[in-house]
Amino acid sequence: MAARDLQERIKKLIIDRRLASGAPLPTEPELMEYLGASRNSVREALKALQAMGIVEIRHGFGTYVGPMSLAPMIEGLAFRTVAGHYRGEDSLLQLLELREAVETGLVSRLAGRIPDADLVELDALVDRMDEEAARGAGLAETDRAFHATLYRGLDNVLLCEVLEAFWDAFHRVRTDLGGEPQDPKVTCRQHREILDAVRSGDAMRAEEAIREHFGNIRARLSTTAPQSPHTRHNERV
Amino acid sequence: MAARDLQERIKKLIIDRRLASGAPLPTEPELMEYLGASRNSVREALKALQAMGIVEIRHGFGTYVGPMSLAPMIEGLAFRTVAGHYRGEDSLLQLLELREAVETGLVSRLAGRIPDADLVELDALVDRMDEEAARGAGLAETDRAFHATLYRGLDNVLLCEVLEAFWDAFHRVRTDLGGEPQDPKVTCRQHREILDAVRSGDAMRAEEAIREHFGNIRARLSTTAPQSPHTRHNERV
DNA sequence: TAGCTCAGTTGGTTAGAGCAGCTGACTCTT
DNA sequence: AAGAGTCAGCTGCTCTAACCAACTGAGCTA
Repeated sequence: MAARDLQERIKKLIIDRRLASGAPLPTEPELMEYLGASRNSVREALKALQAMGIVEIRHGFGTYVGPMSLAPMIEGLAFRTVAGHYRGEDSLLQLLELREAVETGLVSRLAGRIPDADLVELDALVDRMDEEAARGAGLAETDRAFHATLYRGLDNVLLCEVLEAFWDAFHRVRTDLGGEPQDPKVTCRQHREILDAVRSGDAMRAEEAIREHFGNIRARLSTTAPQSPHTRHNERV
Repeated sequence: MAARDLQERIKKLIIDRRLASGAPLPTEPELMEYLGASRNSVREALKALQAMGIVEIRHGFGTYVGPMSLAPMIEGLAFRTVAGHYRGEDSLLQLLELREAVETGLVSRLAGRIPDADLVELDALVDRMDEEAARGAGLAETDRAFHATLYRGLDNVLLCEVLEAFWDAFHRVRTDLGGEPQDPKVTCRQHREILDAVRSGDAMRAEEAIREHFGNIRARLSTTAPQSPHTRHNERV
């Protein structure tokens, strides 16, 4: 009864004092007195809040208001997906489809509306992909940056963060599960097509480009991930 | 150092043993021995996992694998939005725009593809809205059900859950902040328009209907929520 | 002055005791 | 014999008290 309450009261404290991200919170002894609870209970509440990204704890330094990022959501999504995968569900495919559904919807609204500055940046990113593909390096980070920059034009920080969270969760799970990386050259060409499409302002073409891009990832996926429950997946691990 | 580790090890335990939602976890004493940590540390780890929805703790009963729902994400999003609002940001508006952006994108893909059974259900829901509006009752739950049923046709459980999570977060924050409810009759008419549009298979019309619906909510919002940072909001609280 | 050391602060971990909610078997009543 | 009440035992919850570990900053030393 008390534990849930403590979390709420600490959250209320943050709200009431209008504390911004990075602002210091009372120390554990201070919270003990303020909340009228033992150190142990206070710590459990803080741990829970930390897990939600509301609070940030630094050993020997203090407790602070967290960055309020969507990192915990990534964590949760990733775990849920991994757990589902190992139980034979096609959870990773669902996660990919989630991204595909949302991004195809957004990219069509975005076509032709991207600021010139972002277009320049996207060009540079695809060039970098080319270069990375040529020397056989991984292009995960650049891929991430491409998608992030692409949707920046939507002018909604929250939306961008959510999309990045989906990307992160997907990427983390895929690497955790040791999925095969896709062909860098194909990926590269598809990103250039997406960029060209949104630059031309052709919404349908942009949507199609995104769909093809995801189709490619999906194809790579189905070689490792089971499409139906309880499919064996020992063929090549 | 140990704490972060404990969480990971408990997660690993769930993965390795292929535990499904609702499956029982070892008791605290058992975990103490298995993890080689004190009761306190084990509990802190469990609390954190509980906050992420990975674990579910029932007093006097036991610890279980959680439902892996997106409830923690709702919690986090809601808090982030409330905190931002009180600090003068237009966080609630951003959350609404997130929903609008995603739903407009999805509804156009959905137009004309909704199973007949779902259409019947949607009809019934709008009828219920009518009835609720007539007798002056709140139609929040019905609104939620409408949106949930609408996107069910996308055939992606994860996606539906995410949309519901956004709805929940938005609704929770709006009621927490005491925002004015919108005009039931207008809301009702707009939902019927959305339904008619997707039934007719006209993607553009469906998109427009959704946009108008959200435009309505947005208008109600701007009477209470500040549109720009550090706007006073004492005029009518 | 530059660098080191050490005391004080903060969070991290452990230990042991007692409290509180739930279950199931036992007993008493009907 | 069947049902309701009781109690012992599990479970997680909270508290106290002590010590460990990371970081800061003042003071000492070279």
